Amino acid sequence: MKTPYNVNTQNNCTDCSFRAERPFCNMAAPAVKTLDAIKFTAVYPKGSVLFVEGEQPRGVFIVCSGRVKLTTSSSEGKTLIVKIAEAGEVLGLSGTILASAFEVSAETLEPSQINFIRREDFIGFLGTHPEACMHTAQQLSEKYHSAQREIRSLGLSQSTSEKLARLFLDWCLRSGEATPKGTRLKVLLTHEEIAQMIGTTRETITRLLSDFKRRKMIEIKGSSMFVQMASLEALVTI
Amino acid sequence: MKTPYNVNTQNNCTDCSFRAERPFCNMAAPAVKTLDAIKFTAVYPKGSVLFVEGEQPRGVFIVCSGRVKLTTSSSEGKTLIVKIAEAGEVLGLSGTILASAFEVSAETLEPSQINFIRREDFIGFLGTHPEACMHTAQQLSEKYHSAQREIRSLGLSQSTSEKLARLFLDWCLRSGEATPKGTRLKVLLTHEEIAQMIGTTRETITRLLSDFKRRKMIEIKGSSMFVQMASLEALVTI
DNA sequence: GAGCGTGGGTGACGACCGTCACTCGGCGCG
DNA sequence: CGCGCCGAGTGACGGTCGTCACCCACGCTC
Repeated sequence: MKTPYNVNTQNNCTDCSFRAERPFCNMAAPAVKTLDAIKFTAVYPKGSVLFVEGEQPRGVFIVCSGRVKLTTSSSEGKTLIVKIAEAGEVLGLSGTILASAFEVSAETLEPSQINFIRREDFIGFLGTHPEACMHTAQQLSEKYHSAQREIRSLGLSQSTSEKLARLFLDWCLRSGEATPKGTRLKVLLTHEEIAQMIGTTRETITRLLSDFKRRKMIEIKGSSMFVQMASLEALVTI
Repeated sequence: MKTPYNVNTQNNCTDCSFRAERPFCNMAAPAVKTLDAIKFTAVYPKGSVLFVEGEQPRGVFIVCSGRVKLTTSSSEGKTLIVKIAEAGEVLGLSGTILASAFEVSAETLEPSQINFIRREDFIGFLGTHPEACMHTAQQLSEKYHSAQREIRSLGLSQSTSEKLARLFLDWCLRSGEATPKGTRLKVLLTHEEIAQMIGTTRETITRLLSDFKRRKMIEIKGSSMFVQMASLEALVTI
């Protein structure tokens, strides 16, 4: 079924064709039925802000399709992209559970279907469905893991090129496609955004990319990037 | 009751005098009874290693008393202290839940009582006691929050002095004691360890501390530090 | 086609901080 | 007592990268 912004929407979770592959949503029928009863489905265009750092959580957001950028900003206006959330992830969990302010902001990077569940409904859901509670603990564990990796990368890297190399390697593992010319990645971010992912500046990214190109560690063709993973690994000391 | 290493031990959770103030342990009687049945209590001296980064989790560790240093290291030998865990925290949760390798190492900073629960027992416990599952989700949410703060600090700080200022302010909020001479902190870490907390070197910490002293932002008397929080806040741009 | 906004490329400069090397004081131990 | 170790303080030096400034290419609207 087609809707605004050209997104295939899944109107209810029970019939959702992706459910099996979504760790959080993949629950037994009764739980899914409850989920269906308490969720609000919406489709957002690119650039929509789901919530803002510091705001009191009204509930959780389940990313059904699309990608969502999670950021945190300094008062100086400098922005750090903490994570790009993909389909299947649940956003705003920790704030909702602890009833404490969101620690990041969330903005869609492309047209996305997002299910919203109000805080009271969600807490009740966890209380009545142990399965949902377990899945929530798993989601949180994964978020914690990825936060931990981010801390490692930010705190232990010797140089900016190392951080960039680690970012690319991470992308390769997550969504790379092996080809004879190296691992292929679709890069859908601007230099500015890449810079914000590793806490540096646009200029530095531009320079590092040409450096990597010159050293034949990467090759760029349109929005595709071919990565020689072995050469990048040599830059990483962790 | 006194035991080795001069630590007061709580031999069982049911009678534990601290239970009410420990978010995780504070459960209804039946759950606590189960907890008692599956836990193993031990008292470790300072410097004991509970687990090591990369290891497959055997279970979770509940800190009953003492402090535990959580670290991650690069292959170059550089170490980052991710967090100092205090009494009441549960360690190894995310790894145990996801059955994936520990992402940090844990080492006691002082004699500590630690309860261990084997993975199978813990997972079973979560399944049979919804309350325990909720408390686990809360623990994980808190860990995620603090990881998030760490990411902000590492990624958005303009300078090392800013990171150090933010670390001290964090300590003040957590355990500071207001006095006429400023907020008093007990500093039980070496310069080396402070450096590892913010991803810098010992020399830089030494220099920054004398700088802060010169600028009358802090004063050091033995193991006490008196902090002028307002002046440090001026260094922080976040 | 002109004008404008956005993303990318590049040079010059300088501060910050990591590295190395050395010193010093305190403490425990044989 | 002398020795060695550890934590701390300090100086010199050099590389990295953030900052500022400018230019260019492309795509959009009017």
